[in-house]
Amino acid sequence: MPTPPPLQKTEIIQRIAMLFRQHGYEGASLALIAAATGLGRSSIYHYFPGGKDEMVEAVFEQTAGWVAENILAPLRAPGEPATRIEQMLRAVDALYDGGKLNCLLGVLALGNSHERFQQHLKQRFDGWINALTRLLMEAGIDKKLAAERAEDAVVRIQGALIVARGRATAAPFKRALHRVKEELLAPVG
Amino acid sequence: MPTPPPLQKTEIIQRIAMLFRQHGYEGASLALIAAATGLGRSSIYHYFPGGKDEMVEAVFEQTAGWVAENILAPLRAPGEPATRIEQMLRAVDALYDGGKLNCLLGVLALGNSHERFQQHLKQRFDGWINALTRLLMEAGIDKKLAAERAEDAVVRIQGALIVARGRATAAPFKRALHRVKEELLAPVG
DNA sequence: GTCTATAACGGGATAGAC
DNA sequence: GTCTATCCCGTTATAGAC
Repeated sequence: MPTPPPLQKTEIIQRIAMLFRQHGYEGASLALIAAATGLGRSSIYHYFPGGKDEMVEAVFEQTAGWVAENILAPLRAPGEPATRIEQMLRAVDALYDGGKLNCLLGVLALGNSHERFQQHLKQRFDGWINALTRLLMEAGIDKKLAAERAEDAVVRIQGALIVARGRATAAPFKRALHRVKEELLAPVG
Repeated sequence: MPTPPPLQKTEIIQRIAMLFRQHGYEGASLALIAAATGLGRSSIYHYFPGGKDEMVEAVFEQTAGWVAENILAPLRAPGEPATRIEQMLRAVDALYDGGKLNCLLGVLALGNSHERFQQHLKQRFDGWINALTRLLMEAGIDKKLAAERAEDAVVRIQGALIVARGRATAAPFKRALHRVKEELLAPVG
């Protein structure tokens, strides 16, 4: 029986992130984590002495890079606003696998441990909404309306993930992405 | 030390419901449940032999009545569509205490045990969305658009609860209720 | 028959010794 | 990195009290 090659820490964190998203904070048991990473229960504590809290921190740090590059960077880059929004939405679609995967932010926000990660959550939500707001202002929408539309977009995406899961169909998520695209740059009425 | 009067079963279920909403399914530990109800561990299993699963069932049953009366009934009653929507939104505002309380459906949908309650979740989401859809069709909106707007309303409410929790402010929820009212009966474009 | 107390089992998270 | 010990949790079984 050949020994599988040891995983890089980034790969370990990647797999743990999936477990948190699929099973929630308390649902991601050490048994699942051990199975998914090939590490022994105790070895896990060698990588993450702070336990599951530290794992969440690590996941936040690592995903921050992906989000910054694939979601926030297009919003800040030069180019047509509509094009940049479409780039963001493609990244969002990939991030949630077309509505089949949960959002870590949503899972943690509704979880019982949300206070522990409150500042991370606020930072991530605010960062996303603020980047969208700036893009809309750049497109000529006044500050207040831009901030509302930006928040609405994130609200819609988060809500669609829940409703998709509750109704057991990805359709609400797919449709939410279209509605977000339409609404963000809709003519000001 | 005066002994507190024994609780009615409906009151027990009410308090357990709060715990599930605030802490999630696995976060609502027996220790919390015992503290919140004043019952000992064994008494809890006397009332709910099936354990936490049966508690969730009981909560679903009990809240179904409140939801039917306060949220669904206005949608089905005679009267101006706009008025009936406002009645629903007032009930929603009360149900989530202005955005401070989680939705049990959302918590369970994102939890790791969502498969166990999948049929309950689907029933509740579909029931809500269908009642809204029928109201909109009654107001002259065609079936497809009505179904989309109805789903959008629920998506917005669920998403707003998450974003409100993530940003640590109830504002997104309050604003979502206004947007829902505007959008449901907006002129067809 | 209705409720409660006690103990115990299996599993999960974690700390410390090796 | 691993092994072991400890503590908490959900659950069950048994038995006792009103």
